[in-house]
Amino acid sequence: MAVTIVDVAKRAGVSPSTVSRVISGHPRISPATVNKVKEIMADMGYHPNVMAKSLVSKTTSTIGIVLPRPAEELFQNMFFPEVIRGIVTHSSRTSYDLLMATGVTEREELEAVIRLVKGRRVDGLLLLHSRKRDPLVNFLREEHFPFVLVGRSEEHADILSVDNDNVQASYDATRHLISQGHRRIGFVSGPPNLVVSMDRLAGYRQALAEAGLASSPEWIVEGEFLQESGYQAMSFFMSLPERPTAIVVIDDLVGFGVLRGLTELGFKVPQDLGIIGFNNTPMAELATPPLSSVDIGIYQIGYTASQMLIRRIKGEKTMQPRAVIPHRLVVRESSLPPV
Amino acid sequence: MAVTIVDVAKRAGVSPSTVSRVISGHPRISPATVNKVKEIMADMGYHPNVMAKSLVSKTTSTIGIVLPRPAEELFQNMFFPEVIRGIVTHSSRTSYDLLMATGVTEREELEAVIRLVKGRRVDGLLLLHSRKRDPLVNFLREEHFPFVLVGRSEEHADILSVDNDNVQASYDATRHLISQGHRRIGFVSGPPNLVVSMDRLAGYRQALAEAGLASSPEWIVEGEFLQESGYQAMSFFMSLPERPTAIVVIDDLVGFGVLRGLTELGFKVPQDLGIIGFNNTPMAELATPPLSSVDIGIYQIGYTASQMLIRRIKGEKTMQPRAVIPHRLVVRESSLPPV
DNA sequence: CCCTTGTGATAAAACGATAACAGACGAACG
DNA sequence: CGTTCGTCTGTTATCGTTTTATCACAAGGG
Repeated sequence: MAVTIVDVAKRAGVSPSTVSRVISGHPRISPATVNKVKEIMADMGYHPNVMAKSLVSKTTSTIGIVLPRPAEELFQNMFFPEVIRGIVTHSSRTSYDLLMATGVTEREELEAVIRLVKGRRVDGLLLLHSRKRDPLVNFLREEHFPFVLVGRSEEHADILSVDNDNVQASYDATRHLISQGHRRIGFVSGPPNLVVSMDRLAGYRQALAEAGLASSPEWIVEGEFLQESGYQAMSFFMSLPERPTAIVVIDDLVGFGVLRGLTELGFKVPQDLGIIGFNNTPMAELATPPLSSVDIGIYQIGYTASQMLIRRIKGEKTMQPRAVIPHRLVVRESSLPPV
Repeated sequence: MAVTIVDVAKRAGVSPSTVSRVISGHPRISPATVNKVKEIMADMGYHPNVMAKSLVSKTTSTIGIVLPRPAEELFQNMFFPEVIRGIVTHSSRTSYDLLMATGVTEREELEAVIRLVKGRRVDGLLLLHSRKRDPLVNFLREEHFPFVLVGRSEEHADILSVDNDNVQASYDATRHLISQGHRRIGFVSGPPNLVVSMDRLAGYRQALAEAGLASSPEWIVEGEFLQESGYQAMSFFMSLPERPTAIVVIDDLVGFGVLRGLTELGFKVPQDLGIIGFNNTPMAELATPPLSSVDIGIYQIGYTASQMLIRRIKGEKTMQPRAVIPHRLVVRESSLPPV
């Protein structure tokens, strides 16, 4: 049906290998033949079969991204669209396609990855989240398969990864609240098995310790990266006999849940509770009151991750394994002084 | 390097075709052989090479999505993440992978699609936007390549597409404003070459005409699907000698731009200007004041589009070419009566 | 004039699977 | 007991490329 390299060769009166050489710009081939073949290719509307090409070249010009498990919840949070935006911008500039893989259960997720890797479906993989002791990471390491981690690996220092300095970022956010006069500061964390939760919690603790402030275990709550979790955390905090006057929230989306809850209950922000979130979502600016947030350069993270991966695929050796994207405090009304 | 079907065959003492048959669950093969082969496959960690398989089967178990051109701006709007969420949920359930293609210029976009189609890289394509007289659509039609359009085609009625009834949706939104007592109603549209802009504008006009209300050309403004466009539209409206008392805005994101601008200028919503948007973004609820919006079921659109495409790929013939996802008015504070 | 060198092109062997065709073998049937 | 049939499995061709080895031929050197 479709026109193949053989058809072109026949019509041009040359062998298929000659056509192949024309395509790949082989040096030793006469200008006359090059022109003739190119003309005929254009005329016949020839396009190489990608599968056949990959089969022999063992290369796909495709990178895969592994979405954290429940892709369904996932996109509620602007983090993923934004990081993908960075990835797709870079990868399309370098003519790589992007294949998205996901599985509902953890088992399915691993299987999908194995399919991609062992089936030679992609040249490299981007992992969009870092968990503690991630089986995916170990698998890819053992296979010596090119991959880049968004976030960081606790276990292995040599893994390619791009991340913020989340400890420092959270430290900065907490310091900011302290500088606004707060003394009782809470923390709404994410799933404890994520490295980012751990890091941001550490930064929060470090800032408090350094300022000689107490940190009651009651003031630290774990949840998901969803509005609902923020709502619940807020309910809990506000029911405490001695409640925090400000909180650091691991993610803007969670912060919006807090905000919504507080409004429903008639509390005022920042008077009754100061808040600062992470990610500086576009929404943060529009919320009531506008939400302070740590901008972590998500787009940049995605762009850099793609860059590192493609460099790695092309065999570049001299590369820092860890890229750190700078963060930036964006102070808005939600964290102004309580008085 | 990697273990192939031949290796498995050798070790099992059978021919490669037998192994292939075991994999594909061929009926006439003895249980004894099946077990032995399966065991050895597991033992050797065999996974079929996807490229080789596609090459001979002419099938990839992959669907492509074509992002509208500047993917960079694109993800600012929650529409795309949300529609992709629907797509990925369905496609991963049916074991199809998702390949994202995009190009910076219109030319590149078309080239990318040709590469995917002619290179037999994907089994089908999802077009995420409908433009008037889209060259992509014509190309795919001529190639008889399976594809589904998100939106609708002006020209061809037989094209598979999933859409809202945007005329009706916009009509409903406008009627709603009229029912709140508004008599001077404006419209902020999107790029005029998009079918969705056209349809929503038509619905707006229809509602006004039916209510015997005037619609000054000054009250209709075109822009992009970006906050910035809303901001500009707002500036223009508020500078008019006779300005609208309410507006229908083609997209929530644009609506937020309007909202932000009004706040900056000290105007009150809905007292000074009533607003209703489209898409019912999560943000709409959090804005100040909460933004009324037409919920068009974006997730459902994506899910259905994937469903239709995969059915089409599998050769299903009895299918309605046009799926229409119902919409729903979500009234919030931004469109309450002006008095 | 023979031998080396260099250039432009071809033939043939992969790559890793699937599928059409064919064969072996035991059972069933006349 | 020979023929036919059904069940299981092996042979072989094929998918559309790239790549390695090879070859023909002309030019240059001794």
